[in-house]
Amino acid sequence: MSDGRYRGRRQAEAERNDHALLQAAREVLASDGAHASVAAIAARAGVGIGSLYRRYRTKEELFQRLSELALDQWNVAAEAGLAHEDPWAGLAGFVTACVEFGQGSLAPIAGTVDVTPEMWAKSTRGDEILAAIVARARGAGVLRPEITPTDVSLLIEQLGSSPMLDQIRKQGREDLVEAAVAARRRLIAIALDGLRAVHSEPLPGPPPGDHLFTERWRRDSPA
Amino acid sequence: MSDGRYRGRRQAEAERNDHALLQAAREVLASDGAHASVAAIAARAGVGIGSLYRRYRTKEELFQRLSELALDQWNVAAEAGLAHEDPWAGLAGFVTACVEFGQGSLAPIAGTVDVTPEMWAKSTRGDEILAAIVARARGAGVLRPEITPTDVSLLIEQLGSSPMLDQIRKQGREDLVEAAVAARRRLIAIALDGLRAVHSEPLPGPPPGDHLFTERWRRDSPA
DNA sequence: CAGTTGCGGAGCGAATCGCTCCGGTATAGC
DNA sequence: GCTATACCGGAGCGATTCGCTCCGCAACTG
Repeated sequence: MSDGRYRGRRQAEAERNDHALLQAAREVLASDGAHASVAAIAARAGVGIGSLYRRYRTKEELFQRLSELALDQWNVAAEAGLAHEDPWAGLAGFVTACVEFGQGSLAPIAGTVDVTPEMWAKSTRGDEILAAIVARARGAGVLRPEITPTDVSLLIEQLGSSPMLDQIRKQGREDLVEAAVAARRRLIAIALDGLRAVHSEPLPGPPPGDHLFTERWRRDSPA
Repeated sequence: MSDGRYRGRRQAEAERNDHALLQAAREVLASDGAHASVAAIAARAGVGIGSLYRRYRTKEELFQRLSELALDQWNVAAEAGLAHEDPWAGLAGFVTACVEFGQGSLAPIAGTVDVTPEMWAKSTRGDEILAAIVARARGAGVLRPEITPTDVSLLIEQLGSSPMLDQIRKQGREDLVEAAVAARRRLIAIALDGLRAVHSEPLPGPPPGDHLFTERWRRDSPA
């Protein structure tokens, strides 16, 4: 986290604040949607607005940084999933990780942040790894054959945004958060079981086209 | 839909507008969240702001009416599910119906509308029917035994809010809506398969307590 | 044509927005 | 302990958006 930006007398505090800001932004975005205000983010992080604007020149810059970090997390989880010796555990672990570290909280700002070539490359790389994970699980016969990588992406997105969790946080019921996370873990497990190759009835309709997922997150190639 | 409120010379137009307003409110709430503005709702419905305020005295009154209608839809779907001769098809049909008619779009305003005693009664009735549906499916051996009615409620809520669909609508890509609905249907089918009694591994953790669902939708009994 | 009823939207005061700017505070070196 | 400095918090700016009111107009009936 120490990227050398802070070299002053209160470096530790600055970096702690930066970290708090990013996490607060995720939470506020999840509960307030795209209209999340910088004041709300700063307040949730427990820092002043001034500190936010010292680190990020605009609100959009903060959101862009958030997107970039999310892409990194996605890719790290994907690499780990592919590296796992058990094909099914690798896929399940990847899905669970993506859902739980709040990937879905960025849905409200998808399509509003400028996509840098670097982000584009990371995104493409992530897609490739996911495709490999899915292909491996299918090849091992543990994944229902009609499941596509896009199905998995959409499933992660769907599970990632948790209206339950958002609402609990908005009401300030921190005492319920743990139970809500546990409850969602059950839903994740249910959905993952639905992906397994033990079912007889085919899924309805043809697989969704890639554009469903792609076109919304990346408006245009920055090429 | 003719409830006698309009007896004037342009009754038909008024009732058509009312219907359009309710549907528009659902869509705008889904994409803008709790901050959805009356102007946006009126614009989406294709009517003037004045018409909205002639029908509903305040924004909250509109949202309350929306909640009441949602409860009715929920209960109708539940009755139908319980009446179905096949226990599994009844449960699956209920879940699918609730997800697809946009139950989830109300998540952003949950906990902000005043709960009338009438709504409270309807809500309780709906819970009872759902419990009966779940009990019947479990008794028939077609539902994994550890699934509770609260699991089903949370699953409906989770699937009902579709970040994918919301984003597509926000971007005005009406051409993608149909594909998105079809893609979500696949996710519903996957989740439903995960509920079936054909699995070996138990779900993680204990079942979620009822309060997880109940306490957020109904702040306090209006007793 | 006269009478009635619902329609659309300009515009009100209040609230909130993103963002700037600066006085204050904590810390490292002496 | 003192000074210099790097970072902090939040009052407040102009602009925007909010929920809502009000009224001139259009559409329909008899």
